[in-house]
Amino acid sequence: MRNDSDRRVRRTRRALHEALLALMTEKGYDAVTVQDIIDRADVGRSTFYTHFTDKQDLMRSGFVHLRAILEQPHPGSRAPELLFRFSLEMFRHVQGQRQLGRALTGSPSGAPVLREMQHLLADLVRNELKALTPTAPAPDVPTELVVQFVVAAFLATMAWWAEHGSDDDSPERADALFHALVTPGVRAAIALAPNRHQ
Amino acid sequence: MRNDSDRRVRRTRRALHEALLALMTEKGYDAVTVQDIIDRADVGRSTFYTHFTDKQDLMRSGFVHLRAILEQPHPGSRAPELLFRFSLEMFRHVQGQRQLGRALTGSPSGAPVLREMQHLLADLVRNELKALTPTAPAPDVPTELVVQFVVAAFLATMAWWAEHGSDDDSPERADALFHALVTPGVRAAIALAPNRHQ
Amino acid sequence: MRNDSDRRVRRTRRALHEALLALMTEKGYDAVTVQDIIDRADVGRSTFYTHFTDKQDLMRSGFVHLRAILEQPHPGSRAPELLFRFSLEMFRHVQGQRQLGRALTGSPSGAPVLREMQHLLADLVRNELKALTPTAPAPDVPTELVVQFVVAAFLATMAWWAEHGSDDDSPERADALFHALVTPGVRAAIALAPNRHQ
Amino acid sequence: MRNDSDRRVRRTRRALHEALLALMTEKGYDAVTVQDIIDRADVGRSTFYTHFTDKQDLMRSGFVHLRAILEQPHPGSRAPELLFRFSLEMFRHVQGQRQLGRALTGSPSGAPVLREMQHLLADLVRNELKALTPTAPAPDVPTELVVQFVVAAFLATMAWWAEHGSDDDSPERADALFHALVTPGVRAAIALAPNRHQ
DNA sequence: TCCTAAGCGAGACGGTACGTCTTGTCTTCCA
DNA sequence: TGGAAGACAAGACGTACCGTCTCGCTTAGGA
Repeated sequence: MRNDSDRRVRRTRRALHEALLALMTEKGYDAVTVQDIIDRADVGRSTFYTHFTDKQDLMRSGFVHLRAILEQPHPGSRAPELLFRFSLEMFRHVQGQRQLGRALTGSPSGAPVLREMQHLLADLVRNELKALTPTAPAPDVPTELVVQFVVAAFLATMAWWAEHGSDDDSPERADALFHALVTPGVRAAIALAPNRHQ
Repeated sequence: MRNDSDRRVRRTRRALHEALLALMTEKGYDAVTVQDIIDRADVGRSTFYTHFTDKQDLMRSGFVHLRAILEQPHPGSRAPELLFRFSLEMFRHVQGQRQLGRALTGSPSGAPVLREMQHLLADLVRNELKALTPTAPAPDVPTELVVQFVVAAFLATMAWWAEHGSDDDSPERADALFHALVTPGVRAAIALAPNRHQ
Repeated sequence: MRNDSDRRVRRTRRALHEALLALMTEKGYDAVTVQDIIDRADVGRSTFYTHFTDKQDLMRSGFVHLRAILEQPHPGSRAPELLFRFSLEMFRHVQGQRQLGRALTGSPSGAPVLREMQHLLADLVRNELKALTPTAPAPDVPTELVVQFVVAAFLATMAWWAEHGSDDDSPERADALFHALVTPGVRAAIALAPNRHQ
Repeated sequence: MRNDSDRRVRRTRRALHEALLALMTEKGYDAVTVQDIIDRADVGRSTFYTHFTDKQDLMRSGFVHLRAILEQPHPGSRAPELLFRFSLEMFRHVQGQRQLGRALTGSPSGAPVLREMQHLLADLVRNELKALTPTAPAPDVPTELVVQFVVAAFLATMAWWAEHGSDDDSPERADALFHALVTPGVRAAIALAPNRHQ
């Protein structure tokens, strides 16, 4: 029964996640109703509420995979000359989903989703900065502000890329642009010498 | 009749704006219902819909004043050594409204409002950048991306200020932090020599 | 000034009456809104409410003419051999207004208008019956019931005529049908000998 | 599930019907709002609109029972000496509901309800008359007119009974009055010999 | 093989907010 | 000074979703 349950449950949850993704791409997050989702997933209303308390709950739970991917430490990530390496991975992840990206950033409707991503990324950046300056005295620029600045800059770049970037723009270029904009300010703020390799 | 109508109409619209502001501060934008607004403003339901199509319409129309203030050209704003001077004015404007700021940035509920502000600021920044580099060839970093980067950084700073800043943090300090983070990246992107005065 | 005022007032009231009549013909009584009426009559909203308390009030006041016409005693109306002579006049009055008749009787929407007509006719019939049997003891069939019966039968005939009657059906024929149906019952009820002339 | 659904649904619909009846008795049909009904029936707004499109729809659906009762053929109803036997049953049905009757007939507000009853009864009378004169040539008095006449006379009698009748007036007496008024005219119209038993 | 408990679909239900509509009142302008 | 214009409060309408709930059907593990 356990196995059975697990299998069925997994199937159902997966169907719901996929339905939400597809619908978000079509109409944006806000416009999707629970009824839409369960119709698309061919699932009963009560089943939905058995697994998730909310549309938001369903959406959030879709980020665990992404979080898992991003949170495993990258080799060499501690090297101060390579800040914020999560970004390249993110751009690659997003590349195949331009349409979804546009749906999310093109209207305020996607805000709850972006919010979630913001939290996820803020955790990442915060850890990275703490690792960089473990013993440093409180810098002139509060760390938390730097964190929010980096995340906001990243999301802005991603939104711009989804919206305006041409199809042949590589994730690598988006990543380079993001770093070009963000790194000087961060280095200045946390008083790191500029790295000649970057 | 003109005068009469105008006066009454102005009174009504103003009451609605104030009601929305107060309610947004209390519960956040999304949680405010049209019924809440008209109860608070002591106005009939149909009256609301005579003046505005929507809660969103009401909210948007509240930005015209702010836009008017920010759009009048600042003396010396063309001097390249002083980029993005709108920010100080904004921080001062926001200073008395920390609570509202927190309500807007503290939950995804404020997204539509921030979105509006983003549009407003993007216009400002875009014009400023165009004025700076009128004849320059297309830079390595697309101008629109720079615009979005600056606006995102500003909003992040504002959010951080509303949330974490202590009350004795002056608008001037917030402004200095914003410029410290954002200017180096922008200068690098548009290939301006760093200005020794800043 | 008196005359002037009077003239304007008369003009306004008349315009309102005509507007109501036209609109009733087009959409039926209920579907007509006060806004419709004042738009059609080209009159301000407050003007309407200056003259009439209500749409119903306006409608009712349109019956005074009809009442005046019907209430003047017909020569020979006291002759028992000619009951309910109002009907012929009514059918003639209605003849040119088949369309209006259909609008009124074709849907429940016309009820308030028919109601008004019912009251008017009931007064007429009641008087006639009282004149017929001034000193008679209470008959087996209560007089008020006979009154309502006659009026209902008349309105039913009128509705049928408006709806089904062909255009060449004369008011005289409608009148004859009405009397054929109604007279025998009434005579039986009030114990009058059938009259050989009818 | 069928049973379950059916049971709940039946309960809900029944509660709505009863609420409407009670409220109509109290305030008349028109004055009753949907909100009144659902408050009284302790039912959600959407539930109401799941089952009925309208207040009118709810009202109409309340007639199916009555129609069912009246439409089952009465033994001997084909005997020409006993016309319009539906009436006695109707008067009996109405007897316990004087108050409701008064609410319906006392103001134009009840018109939609009476209209519905009129349609129902017209069907009944039409069938009866057709059965009586299946092969007869078109009579002098159009059948449809006779139908409307009979129904109008019945409703007038019912209204009079509800309004003026004393409580000890039996349904039988009302029925006798109705037949006394209506039968002579109908017999004359369709050229039936008067029946000595009636 | 049957039993039983969980997962599930179906969808009724109470509730809340929406944007629309009409009413009757009120206030001011203008001729 | 009275009619015109029309803003306004009030509140009902029918629609759209929400999150809760009750009910039987299905299905596979353990008896």
